[in-house]
Amino acid sequence: MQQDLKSELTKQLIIDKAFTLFYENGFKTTSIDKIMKETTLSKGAFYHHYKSKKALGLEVISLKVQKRVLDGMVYPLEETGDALDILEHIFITRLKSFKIYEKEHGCPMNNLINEIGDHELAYQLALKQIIETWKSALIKLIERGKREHTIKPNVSSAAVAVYLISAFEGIRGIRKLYKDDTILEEYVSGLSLYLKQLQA
Amino acid sequence: MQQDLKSELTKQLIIDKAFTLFYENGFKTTSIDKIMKETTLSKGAFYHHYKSKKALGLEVISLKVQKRVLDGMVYPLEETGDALDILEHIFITRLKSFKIYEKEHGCPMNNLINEIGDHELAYQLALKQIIETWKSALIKLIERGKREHTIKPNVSSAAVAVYLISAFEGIRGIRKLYKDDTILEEYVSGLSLYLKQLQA
DNA sequence: AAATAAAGATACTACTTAGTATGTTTTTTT
DNA sequence: AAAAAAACATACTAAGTAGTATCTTTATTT
Repeated sequence: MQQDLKSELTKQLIIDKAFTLFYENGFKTTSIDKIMKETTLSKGAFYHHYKSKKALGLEVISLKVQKRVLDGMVYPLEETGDALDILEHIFITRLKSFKIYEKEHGCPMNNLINEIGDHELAYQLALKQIIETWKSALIKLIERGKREHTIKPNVSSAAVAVYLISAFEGIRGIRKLYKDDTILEEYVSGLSLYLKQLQA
Repeated sequence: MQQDLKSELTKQLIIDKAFTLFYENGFKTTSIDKIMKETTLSKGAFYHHYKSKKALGLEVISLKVQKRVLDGMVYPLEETGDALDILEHIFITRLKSFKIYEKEHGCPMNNLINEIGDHELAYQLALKQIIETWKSALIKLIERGKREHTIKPNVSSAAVAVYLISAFEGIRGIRKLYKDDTILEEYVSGLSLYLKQLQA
C-alpha cells in the first residue's frame, strides 16, 4: 500500500479505537496497550506515529471529540428557519435520539472535561476551544432570532448560550446514574419551558 | 488512646485525605499508597480498616461528598423566606463565593459522576442518592413557592429542579477550562433570567 | 536492483498499582 | 500480669503502566 495513505489509515484506526475506549472506560484507565490490542497492531507502531499518550489524547479531542460536537450541535444551528425551533430541535429531539449506549456513557467531551479538564493546560485549551466554538454558534443563532423578532431582544445571548450548554452537559452526566429516561424527560420539560420564555 | 476512638479518628483521617486527593487528582489516579503517605500511616493500617479501594470510595461518597452537597445546597433550601430568593441566593451567591481552588477543580460530586458514574453500580447508587435528595429538597421548596404564590403554578417542579441541578453541575465542569470567571458570570446571568421567569 | 527510509514488531526497563502475608506494637480483656 | 485482640508496619506478589531500544518488514528513492 502507498506509504502516506497507510500511515494515515493507521493513525485513524488508532484514534478511533482510542476514542471508543476513552469514552467507555475513561482516559486515564485506558492504556496504550489496550488501545493497540484493539487495533491488532503493536506498541512499536503506536510510538512510531505518536510521541506520547498525551499527544494521542490531544488528537482524539481535536479530531474525534470536536467533530462529534460540531456535527451534532454546531452545524445544525446554521440551518435556516425559526431560531427557537432550531434550538428546541437540537437540544431536545437530539437528546431523545441518543442510543442507550450514549445515555449510559454520557457526553465524551463532558467526561473528558471532568476527568482531565484540570490536569493539563493542553487538554484544557483543546476542550475549551470546542466549547467556545459551540457557544459562538449559539450566540450567532440567538442574535439572528432577535433580529427576526422570534427571540426577546432584552436577553443576553451569551448568557442564554452558556446556560443551554451547561444544562445539556450537566444532564448528560447525571443521566449516567439512572437506568431509565425519567430524569431526561424532566430536563426536556425544564428546557422547553426555558425556551418558551425566550420567545418574543 | 481508647481503641474505638482511635479507630474512628484513623478512618476519618483516611477519608479526609482520600477525599482531597480524589478531588484534586481524580479517583482512578489516586492510589492507596498516595493516600496513606498523606496520613503518615502505612498500607497495613489502611487494609485493617477498609477491605478495598472501592469500599473507601463508597465511604468518601456517602460521607464526605454527600455532606458537602447537603450542607451547601440542600439544608439552605429549608430556610424560611421567599422561595425564589432562596433559590437565587443558593445557586448564585454560593457559586460566586467559591474559592479559586474550587473553581479550578469543579464539583467533587460531578467529577465523580463523570469519572466513575458508569463504571460500577455501587458508585452509581451512592451518587444517585445524593442527586435524588437534592432534587427532592428543591421540589419541596418550589412547591412551597407555588402555595405561597411566589412561583408560577403552571410549571413542573421536578422539571425546574432537574434543570437547575443540570445547569449548576454543567457549569462547574466547564469553568475548569477557563482562567477567569466570565463564563460563570454568563451562567449567573442566564440563571437569573430563568428564575425571574418562574416568578408568579 | 540496490540503497534508503518509513512502518511495524518484539523485548525490554523502570515504575506504579491493588492487595496479601506476616510481623510488631498498643490496647483491652481476663 | 498474662492472654487475646485490635491497630499498625514491613516486605512482598503479580499485574499493569508509559516509554525505549532494537529488530524485521514493507515501501520509496536512486
